[in-house]
Amino acid sequence: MGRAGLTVHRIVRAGADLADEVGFERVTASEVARRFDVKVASLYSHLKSAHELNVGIALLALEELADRVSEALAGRAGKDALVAVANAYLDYSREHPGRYAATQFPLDHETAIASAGVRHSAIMKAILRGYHLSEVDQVHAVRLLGSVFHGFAGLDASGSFSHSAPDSQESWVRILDGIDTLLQQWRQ
Amino acid sequence: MGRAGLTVHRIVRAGADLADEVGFERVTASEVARRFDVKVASLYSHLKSAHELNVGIALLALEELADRVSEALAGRAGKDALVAVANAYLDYSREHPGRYAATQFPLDHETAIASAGVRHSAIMKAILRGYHLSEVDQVHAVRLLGSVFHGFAGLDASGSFSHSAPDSQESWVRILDGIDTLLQQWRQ
DNA sequence: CGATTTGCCTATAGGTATTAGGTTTGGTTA
DNA sequence: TAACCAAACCTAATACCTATAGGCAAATCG
Repeated sequence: MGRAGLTVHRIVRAGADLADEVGFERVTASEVARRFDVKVASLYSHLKSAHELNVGIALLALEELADRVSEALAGRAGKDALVAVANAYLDYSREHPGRYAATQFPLDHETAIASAGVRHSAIMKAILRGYHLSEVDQVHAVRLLGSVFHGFAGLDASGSFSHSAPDSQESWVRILDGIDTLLQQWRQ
Repeated sequence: MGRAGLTVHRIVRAGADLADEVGFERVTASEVARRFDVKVASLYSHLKSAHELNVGIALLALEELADRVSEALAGRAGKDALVAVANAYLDYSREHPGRYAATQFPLDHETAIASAGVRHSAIMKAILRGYHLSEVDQVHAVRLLGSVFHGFAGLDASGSFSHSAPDSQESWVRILDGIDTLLQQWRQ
């Protein structure tokens, strides 16, 4: 019988697809192997552990998300940039719930700083360029943006918004309006 | 040999303690059984499944958190209430990371509406009483507060803030200041 | 074309979840 | 007090999942 043509990249991509289908926490090396019609042990020639599979999915998702978000940012500034980036985050979390969940997988320090997480910070700072904040206020504002994007996406995904009117999308627009005016007046 | 005196409540509490020690995702019925010096199967006389253990921990955490938060709210209004409640959330997430993680465990609709989640919404609305918002704006504002509290706690817990100055606590104060002024001016 | 590397397999060992059915224990009642 | 019964706990068995060790075969290279 022929070979399946496994590579780390293909395995991780299959894992990411699986995550979007069944949820990140239910991704299992066994199931990924099954999808390649291959025995589990074969995966371990390419991966050191199941943990490494999770890390790989997390890194892939961070990259993809950074790509999307920087494309959304390109050529925009001020509120326009804020809204475009915010929507890029939210859209990704809705289209790829498993991948998005993976972005929160805890990475050890060195892996984290080598990841696309750095690009994400840079993007946040780029948004803030339009609001003329001091250095230290930029840090606070980046943390605010991270909290709001991440927090809203998480509650949206867990369905916390789905059983009360109005539609969550309406709140999202309203919240981004609010954050925009807040950033404009950040230094009192 | 004597009996361990298992009850659903004691099992769930032990699971919650375990979650705080090793992380919610690593809570296992086997380990809980081990801590009672009892065989795993014995737990299944009290629990229908391991899933039910997770749900139990989530409900316990939601209750505890609601207790804390409503105590923090008592006798306060306006920004004072906002800050007290926000700190109650963040403090709980820091003191009980496993329990806090459990609060995000997805519950089916009927379980959710029977849970303390309802109390949490009520508390959020109570905070907003000091800001005189319209009905629909209250919903948006509740979602904003949820996103910020939840998002900040999540990023704080995952260590996203721990490797850049200044201290996350400083950002937290600054963010709550900002949310307060934003709520004051919410209706333009 | 033969040698070697690489890819995938079988076999094995240990952990968790869950169910079925048996035994002990401790309170209750005759 | 003796017998009983229900609850509490156990043994045993099945089915996955992670992980490691060692083997055969296919692709590749000299």
